Amino acid sequence: MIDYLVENKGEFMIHRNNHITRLSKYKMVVKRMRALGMNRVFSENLADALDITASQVRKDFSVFGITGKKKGGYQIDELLDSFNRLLGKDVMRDAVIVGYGNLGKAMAHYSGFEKEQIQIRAIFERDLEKQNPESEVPIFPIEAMIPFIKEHQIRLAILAVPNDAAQEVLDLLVQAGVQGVLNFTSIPLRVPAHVVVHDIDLNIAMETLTFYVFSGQTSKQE
Amino acid sequence: MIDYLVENKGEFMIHRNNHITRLSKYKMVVKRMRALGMNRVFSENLADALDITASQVRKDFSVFGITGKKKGGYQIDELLDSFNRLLGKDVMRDAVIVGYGNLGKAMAHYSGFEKEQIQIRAIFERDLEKQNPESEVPIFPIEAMIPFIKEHQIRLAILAVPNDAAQEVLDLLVQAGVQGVLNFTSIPLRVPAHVVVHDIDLNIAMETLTFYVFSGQTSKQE
DNA sequence: ATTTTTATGTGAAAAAAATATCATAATAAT
DNA sequence: ATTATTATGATATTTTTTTCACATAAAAAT
Repeated sequence: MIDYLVENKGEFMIHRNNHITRLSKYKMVVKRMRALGMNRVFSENLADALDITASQVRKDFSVFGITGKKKGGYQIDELLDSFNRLLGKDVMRDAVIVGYGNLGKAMAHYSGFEKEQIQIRAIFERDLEKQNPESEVPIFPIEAMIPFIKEHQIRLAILAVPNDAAQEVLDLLVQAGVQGVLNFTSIPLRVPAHVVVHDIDLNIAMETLTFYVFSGQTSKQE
Repeated sequence: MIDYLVENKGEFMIHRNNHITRLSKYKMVVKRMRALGMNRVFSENLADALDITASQVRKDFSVFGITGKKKGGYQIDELLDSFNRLLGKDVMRDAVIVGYGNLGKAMAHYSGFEKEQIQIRAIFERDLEKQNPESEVPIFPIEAMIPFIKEHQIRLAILAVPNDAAQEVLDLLVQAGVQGVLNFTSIPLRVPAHVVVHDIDLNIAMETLTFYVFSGQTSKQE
């Protein structure tokens, strides 16, 4: 699980994102229920779908100020409004990708983003051969990064550069004004308190898997 | 997040996988220290590197039966041995990829795996055009999946198919004997108790980011 | 209209995870 | 050799997260 270093009242505190993650999952399930023509959902439904307890669901909702109707469950339309409000998805969010290797390319073409209102505005890549300012999503040299981010007021970036360039590029991103980074490198990155880094470390993921698969220990499935 | 049932002192206890993730991070940091010519490390070093407390580090080590020397810290060579033993990286691990879209392709070419002793043996893809049994890592039709996995006794799989095929394909993988799955789909998947699924959901990752970046919310939700 | 059923919402309790404390052993200093 | 320092390792404490339990409101049944 990912920790966030978040500033609060001038102090730094580690912050778990469990309930934010669950919020995102609730949203996904509820959207699917709506697609099935349903217009309400019970805490027990979400509990079943996500393998958690109904208490957990209601507690989360309570924390986020989401209310339902005693006996009647939660109205799906209202729920989705709340989710979108809480998760900040009322408007399209612009993002850039740095590094156009395998992962950068996959992210650039990832179909899941647009309907979630994440829009990739530009890609920055050091390798001349990969640059292409004319493509649908333009691929610029790294030097163009800071001006572009400043001009378009980009706040989100996907970091998919080689490990040894990670901190250096991240510093540039932060300098340009980026406040949230999806990090595919496997370096412990340093950022100022107002910047959030979400790590996706494929090696750690595979190692965690092999730990359980090959150590002979069993996973718990609720 | 996935819970794991782990044996400790003869008893089974439920465990979050936080400490396994940290173990993998410790390993990464320690490897870098070794590359710098160091041969020992203190809990305070690891605490600094990972933004956690030294107590946390020592508690983790204690849980995993890793010991150091009072005052002298931990020997890096011994530590790495322990990490490799615990994380099951003594031998090469075979894996397959299902789905050769953008993500599947990125995973197939991800350079980090090989040095971590994860070997991609085959890719399975429904689309005829993408199939290519002659390429370095062969790309077979889905129908070939179960026999291949059985024959090569593959235990790890990377699931990068479209959402609506996820559960169906996963069932085939499990049927064939796969015990650990790196899941890139955004469906809550069902697996038998002996199978471990590690979810990497890019939408959730982006949503979590936007929550912190755009909500301006920096404190606890209470 | 009254009773029964049922799902929410919340404070209390339990469980899990992280952190603090400190005795102890190993090292360094005198 | 003796004393002072320092980092581990075990235990205690605190904090965080999850679950329980039940009063309450809404709906359904009688």
